[in-house]
Amino acid sequence: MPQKILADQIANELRRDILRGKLPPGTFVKERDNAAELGVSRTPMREAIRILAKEGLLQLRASRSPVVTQLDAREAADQTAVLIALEKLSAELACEHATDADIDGLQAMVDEMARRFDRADPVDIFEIDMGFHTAIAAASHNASLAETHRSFLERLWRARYLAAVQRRNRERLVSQHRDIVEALRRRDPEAVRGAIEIHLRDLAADIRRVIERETHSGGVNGRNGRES
Amino acid sequence: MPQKILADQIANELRRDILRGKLPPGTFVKERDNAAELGVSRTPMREAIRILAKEGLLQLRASRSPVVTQLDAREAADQTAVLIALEKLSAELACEHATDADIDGLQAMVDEMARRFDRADPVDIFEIDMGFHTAIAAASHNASLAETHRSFLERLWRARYLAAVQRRNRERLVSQHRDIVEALRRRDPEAVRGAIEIHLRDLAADIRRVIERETHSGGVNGRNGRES
DNA sequence: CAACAGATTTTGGTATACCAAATCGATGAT
DNA sequence: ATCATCGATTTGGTATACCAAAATCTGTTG
Repeated sequence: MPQKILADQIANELRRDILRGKLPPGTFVKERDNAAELGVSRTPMREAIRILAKEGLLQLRASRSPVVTQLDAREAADQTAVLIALEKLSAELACEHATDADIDGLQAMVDEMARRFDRADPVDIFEIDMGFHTAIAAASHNASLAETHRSFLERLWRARYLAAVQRRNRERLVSQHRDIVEALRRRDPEAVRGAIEIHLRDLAADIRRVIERETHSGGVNGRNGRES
Repeated sequence: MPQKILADQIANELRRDILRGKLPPGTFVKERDNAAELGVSRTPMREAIRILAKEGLLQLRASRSPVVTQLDAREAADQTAVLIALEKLSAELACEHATDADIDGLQAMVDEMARRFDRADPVDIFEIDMGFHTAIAAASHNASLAETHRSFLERLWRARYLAAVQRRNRERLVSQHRDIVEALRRRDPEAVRGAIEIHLRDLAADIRRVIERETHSGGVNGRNGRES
């Protein structure tokens, strides 16, 4: 059987385009046109669209083309609140279930970020950051939790990305990560929850800033329909 | 346009069959056969399968028929842990954002359950219970949270259902619900988190019991493939 | 009798064709 | 000039046919 991909492949490509901003919010994603453009049939394109809709990146409207979701300040705040709760739970469970290797791995990410944080590309730093948070969820050894956490992290990817590339004080980032790992190493649930809380509250503030900026400048392009 | 349904309709039907136990864990869901059986084409059946797979009710395997997920004790415990965290967050946020009408609505559900709990059908009680927990999530006024919470509640539907119909002491259920609403009315986040914690810990224990029972009696029907 | 090779069957993946609803625009009546 | 109506077009939904990979069955061979 064809290694079972195409739809996922298309979904990945579209997701990347959306998150990177190539397909800005409000863009119509017509399954017919897009499929033709990529040289595939409507079937896998259709499935890809459903995948992204489930992830919240596209909105399906009856009898209208799917549209790239406009990130809304309120919604992002809501999602961030859930993300924080999930990550606090992850860290708490990690205190109990993480292996020493898990914690060493987290430590290594922190060290790598510290080592490179003054000369590396913002995107690299961002990706290490993403890996760090994913690893915390993984360290909970709760598959459902890790999966759900990943889903929220992905949904906030674009806002986080925009927030990260302009982040002013990376020292804060590193030190906060260090605090988290340290509390984790002490297996102190309360401390680690607190550290996560502090860290992600800052993230939430950054995200809020980014969205307000994008909303104001880019305008509420709710009506225009550039083709996808 | 056809009011946009069939696939969802099929998904709903399959979901119902799975949760009610008509399609027990391990059952193969062949898209070809099932589609023919329902008199529809493979296309909507395919989409329905994807929907249920996303919800965790079906497992997709490369080049093999999708199979009804076997609820695994570990996995259910993991999911319950997440559910508890989400509901505690819901209740906490509800302290801040719930309207008085929201709380009155919750109170009404508790009262209704109390009024009927000694003569109503277990299934009715169960459905009121489901509504109660859904309403708590809704009272958070955080759409993402409510949606995610609903997803986990659904995934645990079958286990919760089996636990509910044999629940021994319903008084406990009512009194715990009452505690939750009361704390909510006082807008006391700590108290409400505690009340939720107590209530759902009991639920977790019930679920564990049910799964152990099902796993032991029903056997690990991992190999057999009754058609769907 | 066991093990391997090839054919056959079964599976999901993809492409394509057709349908119906909904939208949008043109045209004609008032 | 305006508004209503009708039709062409665009949309997604569905059915069907075909394809390739994987699993399975089978017959042969060591």
